[in-house]
Amino acid sequence: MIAWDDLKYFLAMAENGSLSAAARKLNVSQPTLSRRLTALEDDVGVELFSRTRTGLEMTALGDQLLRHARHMQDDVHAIERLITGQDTNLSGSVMISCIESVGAGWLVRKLKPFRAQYPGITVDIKVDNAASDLLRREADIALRMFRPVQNDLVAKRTVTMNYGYYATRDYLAEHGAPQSTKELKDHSFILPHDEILAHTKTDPRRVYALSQSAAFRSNSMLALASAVEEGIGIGAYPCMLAAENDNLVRLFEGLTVFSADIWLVAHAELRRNARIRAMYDYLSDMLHDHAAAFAGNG
Amino acid sequence: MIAWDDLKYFLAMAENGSLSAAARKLNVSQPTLSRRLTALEDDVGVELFSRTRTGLEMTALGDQLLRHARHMQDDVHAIERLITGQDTNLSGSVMISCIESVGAGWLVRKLKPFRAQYPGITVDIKVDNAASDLLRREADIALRMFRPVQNDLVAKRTVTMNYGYYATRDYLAEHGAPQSTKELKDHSFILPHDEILAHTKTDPRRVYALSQSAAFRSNSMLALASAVEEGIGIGAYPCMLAAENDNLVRLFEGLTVFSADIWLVAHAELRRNARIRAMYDYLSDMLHDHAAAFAGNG
DNA sequence: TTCCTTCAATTCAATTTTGAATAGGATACA
DNA sequence: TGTATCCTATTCAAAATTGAATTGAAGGAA
Repeated sequence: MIAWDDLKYFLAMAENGSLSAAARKLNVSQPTLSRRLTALEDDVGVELFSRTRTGLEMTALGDQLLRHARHMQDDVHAIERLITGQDTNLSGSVMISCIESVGAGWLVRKLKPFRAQYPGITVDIKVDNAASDLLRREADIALRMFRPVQNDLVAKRTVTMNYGYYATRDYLAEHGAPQSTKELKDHSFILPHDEILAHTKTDPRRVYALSQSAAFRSNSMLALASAVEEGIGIGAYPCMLAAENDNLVRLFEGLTVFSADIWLVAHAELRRNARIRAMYDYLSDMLHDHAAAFAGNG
Repeated sequence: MIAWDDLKYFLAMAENGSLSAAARKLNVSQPTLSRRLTALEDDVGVELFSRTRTGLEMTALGDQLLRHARHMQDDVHAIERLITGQDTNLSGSVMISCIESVGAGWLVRKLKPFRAQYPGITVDIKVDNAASDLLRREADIALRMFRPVQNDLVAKRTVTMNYGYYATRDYLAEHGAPQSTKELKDHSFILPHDEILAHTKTDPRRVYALSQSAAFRSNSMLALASAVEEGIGIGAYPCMLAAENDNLVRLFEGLTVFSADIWLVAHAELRRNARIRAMYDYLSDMLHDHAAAFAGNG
């Protein structure tokens, strides 16, 4: 009879490529995994991985097992969501997955009232450009620039985040302020990566045109902010971030370069979880209150 | 982090109604299950069963978990089938699930050549009127009186099993032989249970009419055979069994009371398993060779 | 009632499983 | 070529898990 735990371990080995890596992930020792793998292989009577000096290499049968092991893990995740959904306790933690522009700083500052209201709740902000999988419980709540497609998620469109053209006062003093967008080609242009632009409501041809004129790019809003602040050039930058930086001046009388809707997303099953519910409602209200800042006309 | 083994245990508890019963099924001790349940409940933070003096009673959350645990078990069964399918070894065991009329005696005798050809294979005959679930690997091969509806199964219609009217020579000498079926009402009539008749190709109205006139019934073909042999009356009985009993005389010149097709069923995935394949092929050939006996005109 | 069986929980000794340390080999890089 | 880093397998003592035996309590049958 197969030990289900061994299948859990097997899955981790398959997904991490080596006993050592899987052991680190699972918080068990590498010898344990080595032995559990041997035990599982004894049970099924076939080798599942060939051990190499660089890690593990899956066999054909292992590959077939993997499909079922993943399937089992989905059920375990569903169970975990079920349990979290039951939790009506206002202490514990809530993990928020969000893009760096929001998560790295801005959101932290805006969460101060929440912290005061719910001192028992640990807030865990996971800044990720690759969206965490809420179904796998990689996060409880997500702020996304796109509508999630998965079922079992509740999603609400909140604010519209506009990007404007910004430069520092020093830069404009030195290089002169462009009077129209036509003059932009005479300046260094600072732009987020295409992967970020792709989630904005921008004509792809416009994205291409903008990309062509970029002098500095990053997927990190912090890096872009630094670039603008260091006077490297004129940047396309989220208005709500620029609003909190006195050094930045908006150009062209509030012209919007591009914009993206911010979606607030959570598990349907987690609605009944008090912590997550509290955070969800707080974020919803808070974002609504800052709609003007996001739009860039605050 | 949830231990997957605990979910396996949880499932067994749910399906067996008590720690003790589940422990017997799983070949572990009852204290172990008691502790594993406590550990799982600690993990999820909620009570899954209320312990009563008569066993376990599921809580609402336990009921929801159960769905996922069953789902996981399906995957484990799929894995087990995968592994068994890989097995090209001509030693080991094959379990055949079949109705009592075939399994209790007749099939055993017909398997002698198979035993001689494959001495390494243990044959395991599981006589069950409630059909074993092949997908759950309760058996490897099944002989059924109906076409299986599940996917992932291969099914082949083999022989047609006819039932005739039979009585012992002694009975006929004492009570006289009826000359037509109209005279049957003057005799005690021996009949299988409706659950067996329901799988035959008989007009339901005819089943009802037959049932009305029954004097002795059983779901056990052995019991029916005894009833006929003891001279209790005239019985509706499978021809291929009667053919091997010299005491029984067929009435009405081979009139068929009712008939049923015999289906040979196995897992699609088990086709590549040498043992199961060998047994499947043997049964198919053997049944074909005995078609006349099943039809009652051998 | 009394007896019998069944249940879950507890105790404690025996077993099993675990991880830290280590060995030994392969690879990448300087 | 040497060094550092990665891997898996092995050893052995410590820790965790297990089962046999037992307790106590409840239901069913006589």
